[in-house]
Amino acid sequence: MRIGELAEHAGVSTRSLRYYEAQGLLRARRAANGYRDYGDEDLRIVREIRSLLDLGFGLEEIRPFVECLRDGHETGDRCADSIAVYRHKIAELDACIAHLSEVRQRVSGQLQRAIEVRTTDPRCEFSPCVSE
Amino acid sequence: MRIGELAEHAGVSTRSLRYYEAQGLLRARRAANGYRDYGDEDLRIVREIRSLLDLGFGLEEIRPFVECLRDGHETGDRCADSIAVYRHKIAELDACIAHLSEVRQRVSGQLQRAIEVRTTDPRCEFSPCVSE
DNA sequence: CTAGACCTTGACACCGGCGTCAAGGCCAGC
DNA sequence: GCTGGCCTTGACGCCGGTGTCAAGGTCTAG
Repeated sequence: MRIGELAEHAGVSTRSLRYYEAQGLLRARRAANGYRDYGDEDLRIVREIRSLLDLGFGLEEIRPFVECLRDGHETGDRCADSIAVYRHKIAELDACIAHLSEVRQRVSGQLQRAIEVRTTDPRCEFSPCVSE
Repeated sequence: MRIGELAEHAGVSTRSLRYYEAQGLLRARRAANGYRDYGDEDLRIVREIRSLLDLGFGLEEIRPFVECLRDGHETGDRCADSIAVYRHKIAELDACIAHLSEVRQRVSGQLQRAIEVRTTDPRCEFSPCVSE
């Protein structure tokens, strides 16, 4: 399978595939003419990469999953390192969500206060202050 | 007030101040020798910029707040444009939080499934599968 | 006069996953 | 042999706020 075919099967650009290779996540045999040559396992690897990227993982975090697949496991998350990445990501997500929630509270409070001030501001008595 | 003093009072780097100016958020009179010269109003503007940046606003979003302050209002959020930015940001935060929550659910599900598979995988009968 | 603390503009680096263009090699069909 | 579609490597751009370095001007205290 050449790079264009793999790209089409996996639904990614050839640029991305070369990038994954540059990052050490993908390896390719070379045909006699220098073209990259991929097998079915590589398609599974790329699919694993894509689904994790879509979930918000970075390529560095995805590395253990790829190694796990390459070790012959049926899925990339069957190895301890991958599990650890899952746990780490969940903690990260929790922290991020908590942070955003607090920010949301703060902004919401600012908004309330700003609206109240505007409705009582004498300079607003002849202009529409609330509706917008 | 020169740029170093303003930076110290506001707790930011001079680099940042020059950047805010390049983005059109800060304006400076120039002394005879070419040095930037700031007033107290500029300090308030920089403080506004910082607190909004810390909340996760981008400089473009902060622009209305600065203009509001420059229009002579007591706070940067007393103008309709600023209020609109608040609302927009809250919606953005809600969307982001919702997205992250869903991702968290998905990752959490993957983790559960992966752990279950590992505990029943025959290859694990001689190795510690769960504890890590 | 000079050291040194301030100021000036300009420009590169970072991060991460690509898009995109350039210049060139390989190969199948006409 | 030529066209066109695939492939190769290399390199720049993006985004956003800032660190950092360079090369030079300004001013003050000793």
